[in-house]
Amino acid sequence: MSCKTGSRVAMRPLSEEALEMIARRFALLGEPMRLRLLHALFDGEKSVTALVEASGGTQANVSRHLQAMAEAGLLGRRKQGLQVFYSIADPTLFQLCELVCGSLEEKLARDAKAFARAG
Amino acid sequence: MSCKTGSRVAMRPLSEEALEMIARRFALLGEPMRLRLLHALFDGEKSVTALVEASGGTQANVSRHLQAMAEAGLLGRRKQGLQVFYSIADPTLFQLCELVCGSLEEKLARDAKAFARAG
DNA sequence: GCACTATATTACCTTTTGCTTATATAGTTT
DNA sequence: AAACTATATAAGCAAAAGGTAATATAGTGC
Repeated sequence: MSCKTGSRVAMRPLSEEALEMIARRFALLGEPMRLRLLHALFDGEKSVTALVEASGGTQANVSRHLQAMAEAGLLGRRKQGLQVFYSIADPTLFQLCELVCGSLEEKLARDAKAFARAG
Repeated sequence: MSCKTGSRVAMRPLSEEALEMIARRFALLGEPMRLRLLHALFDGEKSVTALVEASGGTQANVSRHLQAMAEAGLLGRRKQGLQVFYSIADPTLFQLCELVCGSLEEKLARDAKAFARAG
């Protein structure tokens, strides 16, 4: 079960359940609209209405995505009067996005270089 | 375009294209079978046949998944005679899996604790 | 060239998923 | 209670994605 504690994920036999949990988490990050919402939340909690405006999505769709991420523990939910405020609940989200973003940048730079060489 | 260089992804206006690239990368990690293949590759490059055995998938399916990940730059491909060897090409994959795995562990621990308190 | 092996590709089916429209719920204000 | 606002939920649809079976390609050895 344990795969943190400084040791390599590589070495551990991952159970089918663990694999599905990990996959589900990655899959949640695998849609542009949800990334847009997360990105909008990176500078602090926001109401659903604010997120609808920030993302350009419909109210129903945004609400659904927010709920899905909240259920997975990615987002926190705070109800205040009529409004519901969502916020980043899992700090690893920042690191995950940094990692992927950085990796993509490097790849793009490499590709551009290769293109220049080839041309 | 730049979102690495030590600075927060949070602050940058991400273009629609960038968002889709990031989403695509996460989505690739969002399927158990692909995670199984990656996990099998964590201890070094393997032939397609070896990966078919390790993952329990069919040859056609495994081949497709491997190609998808290779095209995205996650995997490297080396052809040697009849065999094709795939390997981890993006070292951030290790860190990504560590991060998610660790985060899930913490969440599970918290949930278990809350359950104990509730019961 | 022919048989054989390893990998890739195609066609097809099924399930999943994201989106939209319409409606319901919950909370506020008067 | 009635009108209003913010959010959630439901039903239905269209597109995407994963899986399988069958076939094609490419490399090897006889």
